[in-house]
Amino acid sequence: MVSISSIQDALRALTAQVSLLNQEVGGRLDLRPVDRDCLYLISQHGPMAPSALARLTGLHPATMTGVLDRLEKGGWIARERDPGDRRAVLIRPLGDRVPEIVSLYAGMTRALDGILDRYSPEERALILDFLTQVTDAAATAKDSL
Amino acid sequence: MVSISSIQDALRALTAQVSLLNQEVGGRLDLRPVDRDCLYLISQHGPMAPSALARLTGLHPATMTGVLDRLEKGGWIARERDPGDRRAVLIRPLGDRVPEIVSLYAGMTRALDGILDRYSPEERALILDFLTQVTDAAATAKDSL
DNA sequence: GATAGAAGATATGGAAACCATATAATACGA
DNA sequence: TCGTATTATATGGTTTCCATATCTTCTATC
Repeated sequence: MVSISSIQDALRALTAQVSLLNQEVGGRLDLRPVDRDCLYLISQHGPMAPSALARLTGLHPATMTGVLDRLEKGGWIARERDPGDRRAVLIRPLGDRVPEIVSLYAGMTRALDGILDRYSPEERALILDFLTQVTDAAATAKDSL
Repeated sequence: MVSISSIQDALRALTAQVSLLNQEVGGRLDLRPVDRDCLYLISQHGPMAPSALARLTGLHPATMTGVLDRLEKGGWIARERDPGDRRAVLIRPLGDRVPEIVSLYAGMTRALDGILDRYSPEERALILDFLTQVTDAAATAKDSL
C-alpha cells in the first residue's frame, strides 16, 4: 500500500533534487538561482514587465532591476520600451544562449526520455494529469498564504 | 497522445511553481532560499558535517558557516562536536519550529491529499515509482556534470 | 612515538547583492 | 489642467557571499 505521505515525501525529494540540479546548471552559466528562476518565468510567459515579474516572484522592484541588469548583461534578455506605456519596459527573452542550457540539461532530458519510454500512453496521461494538478495546487497554496 | 516533451514541460512547471511556494514559505520564516534548502537536507539526512553539506550543495565552506550561523540563531539547528573527530561539527536539526513549517504547508498538504484521494492504490504506486525514478535521474544528471 | 602534511571549521576583508527610499518620467482621473 | 498613481531606476546602508588565512585536530610515514 502506497501511503499518501510517502508520495508527499517523494515530491519533496524530487523538488529538492531538481533544485540542486538547477543550481549546478545555473552555476555553469553564471546564473544565480533567482536569476535562473526569473529567466524561466520570462521564457515561459513571454515578454512581460519588471513589475509583474517582481510581484510574481515576491522580489523587491529594486532587486528586480539588478536581476534584469545581470540577465541583460549576460545576453539572456533584452529590455524594450512598451509601445503602449512609455513608463513601462518589456522584458523579452533572447534565444541566443538557449543551446547552452539545453546542452547542460541533456543528461537529465535523456534520462527522462528513458523513463517515459517504458510507460504506456494511458500511464503517461495519468502522470501528466497528476503533475498538472499538483502544479495548480502549489500555485493556489502560494496565493492563499 | 501525451508526448514526452509535454511531461518534461509539466515537470519544469511543477518544480518552478513549488520553488515559488517554497520561497514564499521561507520568507514567512525569515529563511533565505539557500538556508531553507540546507535545512531540508539536514532534516532528511540527519546529523551531518558542514563540509559534507557544502559539498552537497556546492556552497563555499565559508558561506556554509554563515548559513549555519543564521539557522542556529533562528533555532532551527544545533551545532554539536563530533565525538569521533574533534575538528568536526555535527549539525543536528531541532524539532522546535517544525510546527511552523507544517502550518505554512498545510494548504499544499491538504490539496495534495485531495488529489491523491482520487487515485487507486495501483495508480498511486505508479506515481510514486515515477517520482522516485525522476529524483534518481536528477541526482545522476547533476553528478555527471 | 614524533613530525609533516591534510582536513575541518571559522575569522577576516573585499566584492556583490538585496532592499528601503528617493527620483524622474509618464499615465490617468477629477 | 492639475494632482495623484504608476513604472522603472539611482542611491546608500545593510547583509550575504566568497577567497584567503588561521587555528585545531587527525593521519600517514618515518
